[in-house]
Amino acid sequence: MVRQADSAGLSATNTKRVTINEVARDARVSKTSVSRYLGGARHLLSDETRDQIERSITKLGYQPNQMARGLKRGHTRLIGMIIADVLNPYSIAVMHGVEAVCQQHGYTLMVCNSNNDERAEGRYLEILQSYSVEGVILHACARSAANLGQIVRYQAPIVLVDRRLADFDTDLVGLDNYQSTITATSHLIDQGYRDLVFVTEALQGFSTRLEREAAFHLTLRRHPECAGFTLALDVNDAEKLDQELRNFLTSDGAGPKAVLATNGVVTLQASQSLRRLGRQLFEDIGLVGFDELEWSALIGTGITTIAQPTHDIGIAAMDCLLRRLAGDRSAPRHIAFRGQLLVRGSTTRNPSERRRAA
Amino acid sequence: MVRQADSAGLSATNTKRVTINEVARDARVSKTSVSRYLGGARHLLSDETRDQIERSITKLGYQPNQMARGLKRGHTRLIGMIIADVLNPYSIAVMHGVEAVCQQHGYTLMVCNSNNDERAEGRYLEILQSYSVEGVILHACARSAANLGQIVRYQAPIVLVDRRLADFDTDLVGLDNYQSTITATSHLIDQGYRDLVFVTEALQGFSTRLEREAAFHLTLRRHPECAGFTLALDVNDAEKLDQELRNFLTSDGAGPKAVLATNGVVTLQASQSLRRLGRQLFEDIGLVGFDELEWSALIGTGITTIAQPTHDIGIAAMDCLLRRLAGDRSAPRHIAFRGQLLVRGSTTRNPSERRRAA
DNA sequence: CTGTTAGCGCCTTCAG
DNA sequence: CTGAAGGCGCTAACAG
Repeated sequence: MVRQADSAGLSATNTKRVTINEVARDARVSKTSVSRYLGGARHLLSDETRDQIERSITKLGYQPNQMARGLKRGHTRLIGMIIADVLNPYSIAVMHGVEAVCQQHGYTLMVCNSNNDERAEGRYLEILQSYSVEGVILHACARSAANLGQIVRYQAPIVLVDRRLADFDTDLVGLDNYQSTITATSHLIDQGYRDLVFVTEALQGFSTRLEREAAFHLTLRRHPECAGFTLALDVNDAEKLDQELRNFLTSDGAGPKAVLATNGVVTLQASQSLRRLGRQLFEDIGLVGFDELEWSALIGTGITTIAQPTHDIGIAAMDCLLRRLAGDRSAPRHIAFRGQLLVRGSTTRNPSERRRAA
Repeated sequence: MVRQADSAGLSATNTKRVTINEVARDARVSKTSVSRYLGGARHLLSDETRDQIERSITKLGYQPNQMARGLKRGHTRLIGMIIADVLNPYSIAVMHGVEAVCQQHGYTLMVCNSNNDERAEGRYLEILQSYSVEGVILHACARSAANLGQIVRYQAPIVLVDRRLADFDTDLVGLDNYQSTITATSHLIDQGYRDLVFVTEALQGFSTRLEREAAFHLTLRRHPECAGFTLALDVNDAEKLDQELRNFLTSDGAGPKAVLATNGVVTLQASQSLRRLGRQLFEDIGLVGFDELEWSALIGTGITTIAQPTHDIGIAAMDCLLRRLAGDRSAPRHIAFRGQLLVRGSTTRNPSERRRAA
């Protein structure tokens, strides 16, 4: 049984990191040869030298110091990713895709969480730069590049995910918000819902939310038989949400009522609120939410969702980055994936159908 | 509107990173003075020099290169965290706690996802080391240090989270699995359930699963009126789970039946399976699951859970790490938090009570 | 108060 | 095929 604490105790004297010099000495060759061995120029070495170096390396447990390497070579095989909110499954799923590609290409992913704090975001951007990451995947919380300090003269290529950044046109990978929202809204209307509310977190200038909201109202305008409005909520104010939803439910309206939730977090909160209001999910109100989550099917009669290909979004983002790293200087690419409607009980008005959908 | 692609185009010639030398030249002082300015030894500088440096720095947009700094100083203010599965909300929640502390103390957190792959885990451990992280928080998927290569002579302190590692006694922060499981099992029995099944992912030697399973059977032994067994499942084999649960439900037994799910993933799968089997959640079967999740209350009549203080676990882990970084060489600490039982409809047998709990 | 000097660990010419 | 020398960007003695 080895004890970390003890071994740490030794470390001051004993465990000092072994360097290329020691390997060279142990193998009775020059640093250069060791470096060549490491750098994939082994064919330049005699068999004897190579074996000797190999032996010394494993014997001493040598590992090259990437800091020194990075300093010398100017690149680090490091990719940075800043996400606006780790607690949002969307971010995690995207990150998962990004990571897969990183691994495939020998990059290491460094993930930072800005917690929806612009200042933290800016700081992380700087930190990543100072660690010489080769590229950055950014799920931004800032809405304008102006708030991101030196981002404009950032050396490393940046790929935006999900949300765009005003005044800063880079590669962007996300959802086709117009198509997706139109699909969702039309679906509600097709199902016979007439009185719709678009529930979102405070718009705050986030491109994603704005686009979805715009598309919602656009669709409504094509359907004069329907009514609809936007409800922007404060994530931490459950009471207000309850209040608003209660009003909505008890108000006169154009007909059957439904909620369109702009992301997974909101979907969850709307569901919780409906529960608190004592509603049967989803008897007298429809619900469709952006973001497919593992529990979507299990709540009430099942929640109809717009699924984003999160994993693919991550892959595509990383793909953009790799191109830039390979020297691509062409105009920024904007990739928008289509959302996929998954119909469940929450938008099934006919009871017999509903049973089937659930 | 600035175009990243274009600015990248310039970068080859123009945007080359500005170094301390250029600042020094621009400010007409020596590197040393600039270094002192950066290193918080400003009081040693004349007002004039200080102002001059400050001006040059902002003018040139200088940012110290952490790689070089790290190389020189031997420390990097970098903490590494390896998590076994990003898709498990538990890991994310812990990471959230870790990150909060990191930020507080000026550390940057580098997160890697081993995806439950021992080899990836070992590789990441090496990579983190090669980037000279100062410490590592490890949610291990390997069960023995033997499979983790050079971990034994790792320089940086390692703090384990959730799961212990055979042959490697370090600081460990996790749940009191015995207490928690006993609480959960006793609760089921108190509620009148008599026929219990402990559902887990393949035990595979993970300390957490083993301990929970042991405590389950231990509790059962104290209650001869109850029966119980372990069901280890393959996460990807939904059919098998359905099959097993169907058998369980239709079998004769000691009385009312209930499931104890060993973590959030399993809880979800069990719920899905029950749904597929056409069961009303949770009329004729009880369920209590480890890990409180945001949707726990919303599924069926609400799922009773054992909540882990995930955020605090992260904080505590980071706390251990900070102590080690501060030079603490004492024996490894083992911190076990108590799980908290949150009772909901899934363990409420009396229909009227159930309504209230939901 | 300030500058000079010598590396941190590694890679990369440039000569053997 | 191999080694010596210089420098990446920065900090830390050591002298002024």
